[in-house]
Amino acid sequence: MPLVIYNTRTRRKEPFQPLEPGVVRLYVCGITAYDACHVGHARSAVVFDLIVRYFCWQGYRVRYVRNFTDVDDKIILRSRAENVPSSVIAERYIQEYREDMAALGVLTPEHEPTVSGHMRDIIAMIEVLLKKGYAYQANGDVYFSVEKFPRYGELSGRQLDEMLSGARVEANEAKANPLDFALWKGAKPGEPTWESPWGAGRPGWHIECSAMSHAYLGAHFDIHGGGKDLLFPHHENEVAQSQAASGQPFVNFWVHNGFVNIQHEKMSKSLGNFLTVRSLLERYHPEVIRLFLISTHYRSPVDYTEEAMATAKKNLDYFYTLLQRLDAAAAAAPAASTAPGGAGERQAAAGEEGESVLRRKFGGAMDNDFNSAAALAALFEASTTLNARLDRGELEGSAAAAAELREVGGVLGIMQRQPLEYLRWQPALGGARVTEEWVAAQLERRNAARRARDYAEADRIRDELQARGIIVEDSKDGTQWRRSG
RNA sequence: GGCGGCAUAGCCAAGUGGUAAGGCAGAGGUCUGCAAAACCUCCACCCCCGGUUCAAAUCCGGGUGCCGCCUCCA
Repeated sequence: MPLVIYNTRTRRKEPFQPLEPGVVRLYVCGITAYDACHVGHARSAVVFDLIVRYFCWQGYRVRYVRNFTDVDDKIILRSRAENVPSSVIAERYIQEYREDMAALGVLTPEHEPTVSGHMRDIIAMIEVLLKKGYAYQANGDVYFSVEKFPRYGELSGRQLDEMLSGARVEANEAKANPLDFALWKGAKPGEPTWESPWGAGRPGWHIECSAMSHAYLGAHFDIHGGGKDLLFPHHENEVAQSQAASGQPFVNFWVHNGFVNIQHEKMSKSLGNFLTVRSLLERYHPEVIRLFLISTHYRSPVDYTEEAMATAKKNLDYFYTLLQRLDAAAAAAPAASTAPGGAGERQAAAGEEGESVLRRKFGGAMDNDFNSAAALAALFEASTTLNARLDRGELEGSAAAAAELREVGGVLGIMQRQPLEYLRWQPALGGARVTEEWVAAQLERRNAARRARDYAEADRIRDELQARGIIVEDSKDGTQWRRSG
Protein backbone atom coordinates (compact mmCIF):
# COMPACT_ATOMS: atom_id res chain seq x y z
CA MET A 1 0.00 0.00 0.00
CA PRO A 2 1.40 3.35 -0.97
CA LEU A 3 1.92 6.19 1.46
CA VAL A 4 -1.00 8.56 1.63
CA ILE A 5 -0.73 12.01 3.22
CA TYR A 6 -3.51 14.36 4.25
CA ASN A 7 -3.07 17.46 2.17
CA THR A 8 -4.46 20.63 3.75
CA ARG A 9 -4.68 22.19 0.32
CA THR A 10 -7.20 19.64 -0.95
CA ARG A 11 -8.54 18.54 2.45
CA ARG A 12 -8.09 14.93 1.47
CA LYS A 13 -5.61 12.14 1.82
CA GLU A 14 -3.62 11.73 -1.38
CA PRO A 15 -1.02 9.18 -2.49
CA PHE A 16 2.41 10.67 -2.04
CA GLN A 17 4.47 11.00 -5.18
CA PRO A 18 7.73 12.92 -4.97
CA LEU A 19 8.67 15.30 -7.75
CA GLU A 20 12.00 13.55 -8.09
CA PRO A 21 12.00 9.78 -7.57
CA GLY A 22 13.58 8.76 -4.30
CA VAL A 23 13.91 12.31 -3.01
CA VAL A 24 11.61 14.26 -0.69
CA ARG A 25 11.93 18.01 -0.49
CA LEU A 26 10.50 19.26 2.79
CA TYR A 27 10.29 22.73 4.27
CA VAL A 28 8.98 23.31 7.78
CA CYS A 29 8.34 26.65 9.45
CA GLY A 30 10.53 26.76 12.50
CA ILE A 31 10.43 29.07 15.46
CA THR A 32 10.65 32.77 16.02
CA ALA A 33 13.59 33.02 18.39
CA TYR A 34 12.24 35.31 21.09
CA ASP A 35 11.56 33.01 24.04
CA ALA A 36 12.07 29.55 25.48
CA CYS A 37 10.83 26.68 23.41
CA HIS A 38 7.66 25.06 24.70
CA VAL A 39 6.00 21.69 24.38
CA GLY A 40 4.04 22.91 21.36
CA HIS A 41 7.27 23.63 19.50
CA ALA A 42 8.45 20.22 20.59
CA ARG A 43 5.39 18.57 19.10
CA SER A 44 5.87 20.23 15.74
CA ALA A 45 9.55 19.32 15.69
CA VAL A 46 8.89 15.73 16.78
CA VAL A 47 6.07 15.28 14.27
CA PHE A 48 8.18 16.36 11.34
CA ASP A 49 11.15 14.47 12.71
CA LEU A 50 8.96 11.37 12.69
CA ILE A 51 7.96 12.09 9.10
CA VAL A 52 11.59 12.55 8.06
CA ARG A 53 12.65 9.36 9.85
CA TYR A 54 9.85 7.41 8.20
CA PHE A 55 10.79 8.63 4.73
CA CYS A 56 14.39 7.68 5.43
CA TRP A 57 13.32 4.25 6.66
CA GLN A 58 11.43 3.85 3.39
CA GLY A 59 14.64 4.56 1.55
CA TYR A 60 14.02 8.15 0.53
CA ARG A 61 16.63 10.83 0.66
CA VAL A 62 15.08 13.78 2.49
CA ARG A 63 16.12 17.33 1.72
CA TYR A 64 14.87 18.89 4.93
CA VAL A 65 14.90 22.65 5.62
CA ARG A 66 13.62 24.29 8.78
CA ASN A 67 14.10 27.99 9.28
CA PHE A 68 14.72 30.26 12.24
CA THR A 69 12.97 33.61 12.26
CA ASP A 70 15.56 35.93 13.77
CA VAL A 71 14.16 39.29 12.62
CA ASP A 72 10.76 40.00 14.09
CA ASP A 73 8.64 42.35 16.21
CA LYS A 74 8.67 40.10 19.25
CA ILE A 75 12.43 39.74 19.16
CA ILE A 76 12.80 43.51 18.93
CA LEU A 77 10.44 43.96 21.84
CA ARG A 78 12.47 41.60 23.94
CA SER A 79 15.73 43.23 22.97
CA ARG A 80 14.39 46.58 24.17
CA ALA A 81 13.22 45.08 27.43
CA GLU A 82 16.66 43.63 28.05
CA ASN A 83 18.54 46.48 26.40
CA VAL A 84 20.63 44.23 24.16
CA PRO A 85 20.76 43.96 20.37
CA SER A 86 17.98 41.83 18.90
CA SER A 87 20.60 39.59 17.32
CA VAL A 88 21.72 38.63 20.83
CA ILE A 89 18.17 37.63 21.76
CA ALA A 90 17.78 35.60 18.58
CA GLU A 91 21.15 33.90 19.01
CA ARG A 92 20.30 32.94 22.56
CA TYR A 93 17.00 31.29 21.75
CA ILE A 94 18.26 29.62 18.59
CA GLN A 95 20.97 28.06 20.71
CA GLU A 96 18.44 26.97 23.33
CA TYR A 97 16.19 25.51 20.69
CA ARG A 98 19.07 23.49 19.26
CA GLU A 99 19.90 22.15 22.70
CA ASP A 100 16.28 21.25 23.46
CA MET A 101 15.81 19.51 20.14
CA ALA A 102 19.03 17.59 20.53
CA ALA A 103 17.86 16.47 23.96
CA LEU A 104 14.61 15.23 22.43
CA GLY A 105 16.50 13.31 19.78
CA VAL A 106 15.17 15.46 16.95
CA LEU A 107 17.42 15.11 13.93
CA THR A 108 19.00 18.32 12.66
CA PRO A 109 17.62 19.38 9.26
CA GLU A 110 19.96 19.60 6.31
CA HIS A 111 19.62 23.39 6.40
CA GLU A 112 18.51 25.78 9.16
CA PRO A 113 18.46 29.14 7.43
CA THR A 114 17.87 32.48 9.13
CA VAL A 115 16.25 35.65 7.86
CA SER A 116 19.33 37.76 8.52
CA GLY A 117 21.38 35.31 6.48
CA HIS A 118 19.08 35.57 3.47
CA MET A 119 18.40 39.27 3.06
CA ARG A 120 19.67 39.16 -0.52
CA ASP A 121 17.23 36.39 -1.50
CA ILE A 122 14.37 38.17 0.23
CA ILE A 123 15.06 41.48 -1.46
CA ALA A 124 15.45 39.76 -4.82
CA MET A 125 12.06 38.12 -4.48
CA ILE A 126 10.38 41.38 -3.50
CA GLU A 127 11.94 43.03 -6.55
CA VAL A 128 10.45 40.36 -8.77
CA LEU A 129 7.03 40.84 -7.17
CA LEU A 130 7.25 44.59 -7.73
CA LYS A 131 8.39 44.13 -11.30
CA LYS A 132 5.56 41.72 -12.04
CA GLY A 133 3.03 44.11 -10.55
CA TYR A 134 2.02 42.01 -7.56
CA ALA A 135 3.45 44.47 -5.07
CA TYR A 136 3.51 48.21 -4.53
CA GLN A 137 5.40 50.75 -2.46
CA ALA A 138 3.74 53.01 0.08
CA ASN A 139 5.35 55.26 2.67
CA GLY A 140 8.65 53.38 2.58
CA ASP A 141 6.92 50.04 2.92
CA VAL A 142 6.29 47.44 0.24
CA TYR A 143 3.02 45.52 0.23
CA PHE A 144 1.72 42.49 -1.58
CA SER A 145 -1.56 43.18 -3.34
CA VAL A 146 -3.88 40.27 -2.62
CA GLU A 147 -6.30 41.35 -5.35
CA LYS A 148 -3.61 40.83 -7.96
CA PHE A 149 -3.39 37.17 -7.05
CA PRO A 150 -6.72 35.61 -8.06
CA ARG A 151 -6.15 32.40 -6.14
CA TYR A 152 -5.58 34.18 -2.86
CA GLY A 153 -7.45 32.32 -0.13
CA GLU A 154 -7.40 28.98 -1.92
CA LEU A 155 -5.13 27.18 0.54
CA SER A 156 -7.03 28.19 3.65
CA GLY A 157 -10.42 28.05 1.97
CA ARG A 158 -11.33 31.69 2.33
CA GLN A 159 -12.85 34.26 0.04
CA LEU A 160 -11.46 37.76 -0.19
CA ASP A 161 -14.82 39.48 0.27
CA GLU A 162 -15.69 37.30 3.24
CA MET A 163 -12.44 38.17 4.91
CA LEU A 164 -13.01 41.83 4.26
CA SER A 165 -16.35 41.72 6.02
CA GLY A 166 -14.68 40.13 9.04
CA ALA A 167 -14.42 42.46 11.98
CA ARG A 168 -10.80 42.02 12.75
CA VAL A 169 -8.88 43.45 9.83
CA GLU A 170 -6.54 46.18 10.90
CA ALA A 171 -6.85 49.67 9.52
CA ASN A 172 -3.75 50.89 7.79
CA GLU A 173 -3.81 54.00 5.66
CA ALA A 174 -0.90 52.92 3.52
CA LYS A 175 -2.51 49.73 2.31
CA ALA A 176 -4.64 49.73 -0.81
CA ASN A 177 -6.58 46.76 0.55
CA PRO A 178 -6.76 45.99 4.28
CA LEU A 179 -5.74 42.40 3.54
CA ASP A 180 -2.54 43.38 1.76
CA PHE A 181 0.48 42.37 3.77
CA ALA A 182 3.94 43.82 4.18
CA LEU A 183 6.83 42.45 2.18
CA TRP A 184 9.19 45.13 3.41
CA LYS A 185 8.81 47.47 6.37
CA GLY A 186 10.51 50.86 6.28
CA ALA A 187 12.99 51.54 9.07
CA LYS A 188 11.72 52.73 12.42
CA PRO A 189 13.94 54.17 15.16
CA GLY A 190 15.63 51.55 17.31
CA GLU A 191 14.99 48.65 14.98
CA PRO A 192 17.53 46.52 13.15
CA THR A 193 17.60 47.51 9.48
CA TRP A 194 19.04 46.40 6.19
CA GLU A 195 19.60 48.42 3.04
CA SER A 196 17.24 47.81 0.17
CA PRO A 197 16.18 49.43 -3.09
CA TRP A 198 13.31 50.98 -1.08
CA GLY A 199 15.50 52.38 1.65
CA ALA A 200 16.52 50.94 5.00
CA GLY A 201 14.13 48.55 6.64
CA ARG A 202 13.41 44.90 7.32
CA PRO A 203 11.35 42.15 5.72
CA GLY A 204 7.76 41.34 6.58
CA TRP A 205 7.20 38.02 8.26
CA HIS A 206 5.92 35.89 5.38
CA ILE A 207 8.42 36.63 2.65
CA GLU A 208 11.29 34.91 4.45
CA CYS A 209 9.84 31.42 4.05
CA SER A 210 9.11 32.00 0.38
CA ALA A 211 12.63 33.24 -0.23
CA MET A 212 14.41 30.59 1.83
CA SER A 213 12.42 27.60 0.59
CA HIS A 214 13.13 28.78 -2.93
CA ALA A 215 16.81 29.16 -2.18
CA TYR A 216 17.22 25.61 -0.87
CA LEU A 217 14.48 23.56 -2.48
CA GLY A 218 13.57 25.45 -5.62
CA ALA A 219 10.33 27.07 -6.70
CA HIS A 220 8.33 23.84 -6.58
CA PHE A 221 8.84 21.21 -3.91
CA ASP A 222 7.06 18.30 -2.25
CA ILE A 223 5.99 19.09 1.28
CA HIS A 224 5.61 22.21 3.36
CA GLY A 225 4.81 21.83 7.04
CA GLY A 226 4.08 23.81 10.14
CA GLY A 227 1.64 24.25 12.98
CA LYS A 228 -2.05 24.45 12.20
CA ASP A 229 -2.15 28.09 13.21
CA LEU A 230 0.19 29.00 10.38
CA LEU A 231 -2.29 28.04 7.69
CA PHE A 232 -3.65 31.55 7.67
CA PRO A 233 -2.30 34.04 7.04
CA HIS A 234 1.29 32.83 6.95
CA HIS A 235 1.06 29.92 4.52
CA GLU A 236 -1.63 31.53 2.43
CA ASN A 237 0.67 34.49 1.97
CA GLU A 238 3.61 32.26 1.16
CA VAL A 239 1.64 30.63 -1.61
CA ALA A 240 0.68 33.99 -3.05
CA GLN A 241 4.22 35.35 -2.95
CA SER A 242 5.94 32.25 -4.23
CA GLN A 243 3.56 31.50 -7.06
CA ALA A 244 3.32 35.12 -8.09
CA ALA A 245 7.11 35.40 -8.18
CA SER A 246 7.95 32.12 -9.91
CA GLY A 247 4.87 31.58 -12.03
CA GLN A 248 5.10 27.91 -11.03
CA PRO A 249 3.25 25.67 -8.61
CA PHE A 250 4.69 26.06 -5.11
CA VAL A 251 4.02 23.10 -2.84
CA ASN A 252 2.39 19.74 -3.58
CA PHE A 253 1.53 18.70 -0.02
CA TRP A 254 0.69 21.00 2.88
CA VAL A 255 1.00 19.27 6.23
CA HIS A 256 -0.16 20.90 9.45
CA ASN A 257 0.25 19.54 12.95
CA GLY A 258 -2.30 19.99 15.72
CA PHE A 259 -1.80 21.84 18.99
CA VAL A 260 -0.86 20.81 22.48
CA ASN A 261 -3.30 21.70 25.24
CA ILE A 262 -2.32 21.78 28.87
CA GLN A 263 -4.81 20.21 31.25
CA HIS A 264 -7.62 20.76 28.72
CA GLU A 265 -6.72 24.42 28.23
CA LYS A 266 -4.96 26.16 25.40
CA MET A 267 -1.39 26.90 26.36
CA SER A 268 -0.79 30.61 26.71
CA LYS A 269 1.29 32.98 28.72
CA SER A 270 -1.70 34.76 30.11
CA LEU A 271 -3.11 31.53 31.52
CA GLY A 272 0.24 30.81 33.11
CA ASN A 273 0.30 27.27 31.74
CA PHE A 274 3.25 27.82 29.45
CA LEU A 275 5.18 24.56 29.56
CA THR A 276 8.78 24.77 28.39
CA VAL A 277 10.72 21.84 26.98
CA ARG A 278 13.38 22.46 29.61
CA SER A 279 10.99 22.08 32.48
CA LEU A 280 9.69 18.84 30.98
CA LEU A 281 13.20 17.49 30.51
CA GLU A 282 13.87 18.00 34.18
CA ARG A 283 11.09 15.61 35.04
CA TYR A 284 10.75 13.12 32.21
CA HIS A 285 13.09 11.07 30.10
CA PRO A 286 13.26 12.58 26.59
CA GLU A 287 11.90 9.41 25.02
CA VAL A 288 8.92 9.53 27.38
CA ILE A 289 8.13 13.00 26.05
CA ARG A 290 8.44 11.73 22.50
CA LEU A 291 6.24 8.73 23.18
CA PHE A 292 3.63 11.00 24.72
CA LEU A 293 3.71 13.26 21.67
CA ILE A 294 3.36 10.47 19.11
CA SER A 295 0.63 8.59 20.97
CA THR A 296 -1.89 10.81 19.22
CA HIS A 297 -2.18 11.28 15.47
CA TYR A 298 -0.28 14.41 14.46
CA ARG A 299 -3.31 16.33 13.20
CA SER A 300 -5.39 15.92 16.35
CA PRO A 301 -4.99 18.10 19.39
CA VAL A 302 -3.11 16.40 22.21
CA ASP A 303 -3.76 17.15 25.84
CA TYR A 304 -0.83 17.33 28.22
CA THR A 305 -1.72 15.89 31.62
CA GLU A 306 0.36 14.28 34.34
CA GLU A 307 -1.68 11.14 33.84
CA ALA A 308 -0.87 11.01 30.13
CA MET A 309 2.83 11.43 30.93
CA ALA A 310 2.65 8.67 33.54
CA THR A 311 1.06 6.39 30.95
CA ALA A 312 3.75 7.22 28.41
CA LYS A 313 6.42 6.44 30.96
CA LYS A 314 4.80 3.18 31.89
CA ASN A 315 4.57 2.17 28.25
CA LEU A 316 8.20 2.99 27.58
CA ASP A 317 9.20 1.04 30.71
CA TYR A 318 7.38 -1.91 29.21
CA PHE A 319 9.27 -1.69 25.92
CA TYR A 320 12.63 -1.34 27.61
CA THR A 321 11.89 -4.17 30.01
CA LEU A 322 11.25 -6.36 26.98
CA LEU A 323 14.47 -5.21 25.30
CA GLN A 324 16.34 -6.09 28.44
CA ARG A 325 14.80 -9.56 28.48
CA LEU A 326 15.58 -10.07 24.79
CA ASP A 327 19.17 -8.95 25.22
CA ALA A 328 19.60 -11.36 28.10
CA ALA A 329 17.96 -14.15 26.11
CA ALA A 330 20.18 -13.42 23.11
CA ALA A 331 23.24 -13.65 25.33
CA ALA A 332 22.02 -16.94 26.77
CA ALA A 333 21.09 -18.44 23.41
CA PRO A 334 23.53 -17.30 20.73
CA ALA A 335 22.10 -17.27 17.24
CA ALA A 336 24.62 -19.88 16.14
CA SER A 337 23.00 -22.47 18.36
CA THR A 338 19.61 -21.99 16.77
CA ALA A 339 18.23 -25.33 15.73
CA PRO A 340 17.81 -25.65 11.96
CA GLY A 341 14.28 -24.92 10.90
CA GLY A 342 13.41 -23.73 14.40
CA ALA A 343 11.11 -20.89 15.20
CA GLY A 344 14.05 -18.59 15.74
CA GLU A 345 15.51 -19.24 12.36
CA ARG A 346 12.22 -18.72 10.60
CA GLN A 347 11.72 -15.49 12.49
CA ALA A 348 15.19 -14.29 11.60
CA ALA A 349 14.68 -15.18 7.95
CA ALA A 350 11.39 -13.31 7.85
CA GLY A 351 13.16 -10.34 9.40
CA GLU A 352 15.80 -10.39 6.72
CA GLU A 353 13.21 -10.09 4.01
CA GLY A 354 11.48 -7.25 5.81
CA GLU A 355 8.24 -9.19 5.91
CA SER A 356 7.78 -9.63 9.62
CA VAL A 357 4.35 -8.98 11.06
CA LEU A 358 5.70 -6.01 12.97
CA ARG A 359 7.30 -4.34 10.00
CA ARG A 360 4.25 -4.92 7.87
CA LYS A 361 1.77 -3.58 10.41
CA PHE A 362 4.01 -0.73 11.41
CA GLY A 363 4.56 0.29 7.80
CA GLY A 364 0.88 -0.06 7.03
CA ALA A 365 -0.03 2.27 9.87
CA MET A 366 2.59 4.84 8.99
CA ASP A 367 1.63 4.69 5.33
CA ASN A 368 -1.79 5.91 6.38
CA ASP A 369 -0.92 9.58 6.92
CA PHE A 370 1.83 8.80 9.43
CA ASN A 371 -0.54 7.18 11.89
CA SER A 372 1.89 6.82 14.75
CA ALA A 373 -0.84 5.83 17.22
CA ALA A 374 -1.75 2.83 15.10
CA ALA A 375 1.94 2.12 14.50
CA LEU A 376 2.44 2.01 18.24
CA ALA A 377 -0.31 -0.58 18.53
CA ALA A 378 1.69 -2.83 16.21
CA LEU A 379 4.67 -2.41 18.52
CA PHE A 380 2.57 -3.41 21.53
CA GLU A 381 1.20 -6.48 19.78
CA ALA A 382 4.66 -7.60 18.76
CA SER A 383 5.90 -7.01 22.29
CA THR A 384 3.18 -9.12 23.86
CA THR A 385 4.00 -11.96 21.48
CA LEU A 386 7.71 -11.71 22.25
CA ASN A 387 7.14 -11.61 26.01
CA ALA A 388 4.94 -14.69 25.77
CA ARG A 389 7.67 -16.49 23.87
CA LEU A 390 10.25 -15.55 26.46
CA ASP A 391 7.88 -16.72 29.21
CA ARG A 392 7.73 -20.09 27.47
CA GLY A 393 11.50 -20.22 27.45
CA GLU A 394 11.81 -19.86 23.70
CA LEU A 395 15.00 -17.85 23.43
CA GLU A 396 15.73 -18.43 19.75
CA GLY A 397 15.60 -15.41 17.53
CA SER A 398 15.83 -13.00 20.45
CA ALA A 399 18.72 -11.05 18.98
CA ALA A 400 16.88 -10.57 15.69
CA ALA A 401 13.70 -9.58 17.51
CA ALA A 402 15.53 -7.03 19.64
CA ALA A 403 17.18 -5.60 16.53
CA GLU A 404 13.83 -5.28 14.82
CA LEU A 405 12.24 -3.56 17.81
CA ARG A 406 15.13 -1.13 17.93
CA GLU A 407 14.87 -0.48 14.22
CA VAL A 408 11.14 0.20 14.23
CA GLY A 409 11.41 2.09 17.51
CA GLY A 410 14.10 4.18 15.90
CA VAL A 411 11.61 5.49 13.34
CA LEU A 412 9.56 6.75 16.27
CA GLY A 413 12.65 7.91 18.12
CA ILE A 414 12.22 5.54 21.06
CA MET A 415 14.08 2.47 22.32
CA GLN A 416 17.41 3.94 21.32
CA ARG A 417 19.13 3.69 24.72
CA GLN A 418 20.59 0.75 26.54
CA PRO A 419 17.75 -0.83 28.57
CA LEU A 420 19.48 -0.44 31.91
CA GLU A 421 20.55 3.11 31.12
CA TYR A 422 16.90 3.94 30.53
CA LEU A 423 15.40 1.89 33.35
CA ARG A 424 17.79 3.38 35.89
CA TRP A 425 17.67 6.91 34.54
CA GLN A 426 16.92 9.53 37.13
CA PRO A 427 15.22 12.84 36.39
CA ALA A 428 16.92 16.03 37.52
CA LEU A 429 13.89 16.87 39.60
CA GLY A 430 11.94 14.59 41.88
CA GLY A 431 12.86 11.25 43.35
CA ALA A 432 15.23 10.47 46.16
CA ARG A 433 18.92 10.95 45.45
CA VAL A 434 20.28 7.48 45.85
CA THR A 435 23.36 6.16 44.09
CA GLU A 436 23.66 2.87 42.27
CA GLU A 437 26.32 1.85 44.79
CA TRP A 438 23.92 2.39 47.67
CA VAL A 439 21.22 0.38 45.90
CA ALA A 440 23.69 -2.43 45.24
CA ALA A 441 24.65 -2.51 48.91
CA GLN A 442 21.01 -2.71 49.98
CA LEU A 443 20.32 -5.49 47.51
CA GLU A 444 23.29 -7.43 48.84
CA ARG A 445 21.93 -7.14 52.38
CA ARG A 446 18.50 -8.16 51.19
CA ASN A 447 19.70 -11.19 49.31
CA ALA A 448 21.69 -12.28 52.35
CA ALA A 449 18.47 -12.07 54.35
CA ARG A 450 16.63 -14.01 51.66
CA ARG A 451 19.23 -16.74 51.68
CA ALA A 452 18.77 -16.95 55.43
CA ARG A 453 15.01 -17.11 54.85
CA ASP A 454 14.58 -13.94 56.88
CA TYR A 455 11.80 -12.67 54.61
CA ALA A 456 10.64 -10.04 57.08
CA GLU A 457 14.02 -8.34 56.84
CA ALA A 458 14.18 -8.82 53.07
CA ASP A 459 10.75 -7.25 52.63
CA ARG A 460 11.67 -4.39 54.95
CA ILE A 461 14.69 -3.57 52.78
CA ARG A 462 12.59 -3.82 49.66
CA ASP A 463 10.03 -1.40 51.13
CA GLU A 464 12.80 0.99 52.03
CA LEU A 465 14.13 0.89 48.48
CA GLN A 466 10.67 1.38 47.07
CA ALA A 467 10.19 4.45 49.23
CA ARG A 468 13.23 5.87 47.47
CA GLY A 469 11.93 5.11 44.01
CA ILE A 470 13.73 1.82 43.51
CA ILE A 471 11.68 -1.11 42.25
CA VAL A 472 13.15 -4.50 43.05
CA GLU A 473 12.36 -7.54 40.94
CA ASP A 474 13.42 -11.07 41.78
CA SER A 475 13.68 -13.79 39.18
CA LYS A 476 15.33 -17.13 38.65
CA ASP A 477 18.28 -15.33 37.12
CA GLY A 478 18.79 -13.02 40.07
CA THR A 479 17.56 -9.70 41.35
CA GLN A 480 17.08 -6.70 39.07
CA TRP A 481 16.28 -3.14 39.98
CA ARG A 482 15.04 -0.03 38.22
CA ARG A 483 13.84 3.42 39.14
CA SER A 484 10.17 4.22 39.30
CA GLY A 485 10.99 7.81 38.26
C1' G B 1 -20.31 36.89 11.56
C1' G B 2 -16.98 33.68 8.08
C1' C B 3 -14.04 29.08 7.50
C1' G B 4 -12.56 24.38 9.46
C1' G B 5 -12.24 20.29 12.88
C1' C B 6 -13.81 16.85 16.64
C1' A B 7 -17.60 13.82 19.48
C1' U B 8 -15.56 5.79 20.12
C1' A B 9 -15.44 1.92 27.29
C1' G B 10 -13.63 5.09 33.98
C1' C B 11 -9.28 7.71 31.20
C1' C B 12 -6.19 8.07 26.60
C1' A B 13 -6.65 6.54 21.57
C1' A B 14 -6.83 3.87 16.26
C1' G B 15 -10.53 2.66 12.95
C1' U B 16 -9.98 3.64 4.93
C1' G B 17 -19.30 0.36 4.52
C1' G B 18 -18.96 -5.81 6.27
C1' U B 19 -20.20 -6.36 11.98
C1' A B 20 -15.31 -2.14 17.34
C1' A B 21 -6.94 -1.97 17.21
C1' G B 22 -3.83 -0.67 21.09
C1' G B 23 -2.53 1.52 25.89
C1' C B 24 -3.67 3.11 31.13
C1' A B 25 -6.91 2.01 35.17
C1' G B 26 -10.06 -2.15 37.12
C1' A B 27 -11.57 -7.63 38.06
C1' G B 28 -10.08 -12.80 38.02
C1' G B 29 -6.09 -16.29 37.07
C1' U B 30 -0.80 -18.41 36.07
C1' C B 31 4.08 -17.65 38.02
C1' U B 32 6.53 -16.06 42.84
C1' G B 33 8.58 -17.19 49.89
C1' C B 34 5.57 -12.64 49.28
C1' A B 35 5.84 -8.99 45.72
C1' A B 36 7.27 -6.94 41.08
C1' A B 37 7.72 -8.01 36.00
C1' A B 38 5.54 -11.00 32.28
C1' C B 39 1.60 -13.92 30.33
C1' C B 40 -3.80 -15.59 30.03
C1' U B 41 -9.10 -14.25 30.63
C1' C B 42 -12.91 -10.42 31.34
C1' C B 43 -14.49 -5.19 30.52
C1' A B 44 -18.20 -0.51 24.25
C1' C B 45 -25.45 -1.44 21.50
C1' C B 46 -19.14 4.05 18.63
C1' C B 47 -23.46 12.00 21.27
C1' C B 48 -28.93 12.26 19.49
C1' C B 49 -32.71 11.95 15.34
C1' G B 50 -33.69 10.81 10.38
C1' G B 51 -31.91 8.86 5.47
C1' U B 52 -28.98 5.83 1.65
C1' U B 53 -27.50 0.51 1.65
C1' C B 54 -28.21 -6.53 1.93
C1' A B 55 -24.79 -4.12 5.47
C1' A B 56 -22.79 2.46 8.59
C1' A B 57 -18.59 4.11 14.11
C1' U B 58 -17.55 4.74 9.00
C1' C B 59 -21.64 7.89 3.56
C1' C B 60 -25.80 11.98 3.41
C1' G B 61 -29.21 15.51 6.05
C1' G B 62 -30.72 17.79 10.69
C1' G B 63 -29.76 18.58 15.85
C1' U B 64 -26.71 19.03 20.46
C1' G B 65 -21.96 19.73 22.69
C1' C B 66 -16.77 20.89 22.56
C1' C B 67 -12.38 22.99 19.99
C1' G B 68 -9.35 25.72 16.46
C1' C B 69 -8.37 29.67 12.79
C1' C B 70 -9.96 34.51 10.96
C1' U B 71 -4.73 39.24 15.38
C1' C B 72 1.34 37.34 17.33
C1' C B 73 1.30 32.10 18.11
C1' A B 74 4.05 25.31 16.71
